[in-house]
Amino acid sequence: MNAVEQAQQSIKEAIGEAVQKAGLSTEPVEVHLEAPKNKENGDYATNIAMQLTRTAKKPPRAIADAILENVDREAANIETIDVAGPGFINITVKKDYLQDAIRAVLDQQAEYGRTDSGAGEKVQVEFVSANPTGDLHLGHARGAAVGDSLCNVLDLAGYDVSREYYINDAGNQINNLAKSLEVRYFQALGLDAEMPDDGYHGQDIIDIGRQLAEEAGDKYVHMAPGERIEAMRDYGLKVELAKLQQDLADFRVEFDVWFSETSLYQNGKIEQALQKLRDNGYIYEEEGATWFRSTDFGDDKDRVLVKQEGSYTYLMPDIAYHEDKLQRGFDKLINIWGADHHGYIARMKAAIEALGYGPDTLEVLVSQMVQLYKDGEKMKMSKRTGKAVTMRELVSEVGLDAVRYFFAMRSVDSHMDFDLDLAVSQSSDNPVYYAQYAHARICSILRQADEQGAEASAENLHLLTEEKEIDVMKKIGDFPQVNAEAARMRAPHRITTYIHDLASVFHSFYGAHKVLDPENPELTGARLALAVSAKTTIANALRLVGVAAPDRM
RNA sequence: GCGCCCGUAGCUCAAUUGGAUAGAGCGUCUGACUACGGAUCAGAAGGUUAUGGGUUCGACUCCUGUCGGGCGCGCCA
Repeated sequence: MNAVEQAQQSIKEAIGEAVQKAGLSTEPVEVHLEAPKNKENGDYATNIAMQLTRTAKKPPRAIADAILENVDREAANIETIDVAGPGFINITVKKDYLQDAIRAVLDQQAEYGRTDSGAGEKVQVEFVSANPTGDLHLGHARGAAVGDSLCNVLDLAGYDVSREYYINDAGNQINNLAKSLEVRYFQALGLDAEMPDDGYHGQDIIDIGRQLAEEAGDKYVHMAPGERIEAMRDYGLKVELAKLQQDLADFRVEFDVWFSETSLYQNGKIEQALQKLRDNGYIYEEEGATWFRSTDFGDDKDRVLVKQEGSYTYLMPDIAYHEDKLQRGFDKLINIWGADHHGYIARMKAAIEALGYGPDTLEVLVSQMVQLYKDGEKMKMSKRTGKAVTMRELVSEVGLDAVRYFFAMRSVDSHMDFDLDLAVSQSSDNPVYYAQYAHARICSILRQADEQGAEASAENLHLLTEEKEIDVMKKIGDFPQVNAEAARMRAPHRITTYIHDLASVFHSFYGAHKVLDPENPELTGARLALAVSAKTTIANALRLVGVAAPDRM
């Protein structure tokens, strides 16, 4: 438990005991503390008096007064406590405990912020999982940024996280890739060939076709069509996959597992999953097809798993995939899907239940649409026509840090407009630089401190009593809980809000007080300790959202 | 037609999941000591939270009607 949590815990206990002593409740009460938005309302507030109106049968303000009379201020380190508004109890605490928060940062360094609130729960997060049939585009970039940030947040909050990418390397879209590549390959050799209607028209396939022609010459032209399409498939998949992995690595996203859909066909997992559903009684045959009775779990309609002609629908291997995940021992599965797949959630959750797992085992976060504007016009994101802006292009135009931060700032379920011109032209005004600048600024102070022979020291932290100093200390002390809450809510965007707040209180402190003062080495040492703690915390928070913390800008 | 998501400052987005005077960035306006980095700081203006009703001590948040926008509704993936 960190310094801030301890301070809060002792307040909760003191108030809880006061409730008992005042005879307001016979049973132990859960005291909920919140940080008021308005500073004038103290460090903490609780609405316990309003909540007890029913059981205590007294007006909230009378209850609050009774609590105040019985609370042990000493034990809870309380400076002032009073009643406000309809019955809020506002509390100001003595600030000594904040020194422990600073010591914690100096001590834990890159690990500062870690909590065990996740209690080691095994969580698997599957995200991006784009078909290996073309370049990653804008929507994938958002999914990648949010997914990776969420994983970092979960990890720091004490969850046992695994990042996974599901490779759709079986099925129609791969056949289309093979056919499209075959055409491009022929064309690269100067031969006549026409793209199928449902082919992939993107530039990337043209490039791969040319590449193959250069590598292999006309080797495949004289091959039997069946064999040739197999070769196209293997080659296309290999190249597309390598490209995906490179793009994501360049985006600072690393997956623990790349899971092949084809493997499910090869090792009998699909048959096993189907059999399990059958055994559990959710399978029936009709019109020559095999159906899953997903309506038993709230889906709109039942779903076909095996088509009349004998092949599987997309859902079937996906069910087998999720069964495989759960067999691997994960307590919780989190999928991040694009908004265009939201209609798929009900049937997938139904499948999880039909397989015998709890309804909350699978959480699906829907990453809403990103609308791209350029030259004041909407741009359509169509993979088929190959007109979509790719993730790679976006990064090269806007910059990696800005793109990661920009996507991390928005909550997943908000539809967002991405104005490309604005992002590029105003890149120096991007909020990401505000935080990076704070970090670089602190680094600069430390370089100068070094020249002057001044050192950060935790010896005299009690000298930090200015309001702006307290603000910075409080904000730094909040980090572990902010992260734990972001993890619990699956809301990594809260980290960027926090980053901004922390940078803001530091900039404000910097503007009001001088860190380096040769006349006063004790205070300088303490302020340097504060600056170092702020720097470490900013760096840790930026790392969560995949953004660099530069020493110079 | 049905389902899901959304509607908050001029623009892009937040709001501790039902709490006090709804907050940030951009943009606009006014200031900042030849001092540790002005990519900063101090301050101002800007709101009937799309809209009507309901639930209660209290609603941006929950229920419901309406309007507007996005996405989905295959034995495609």
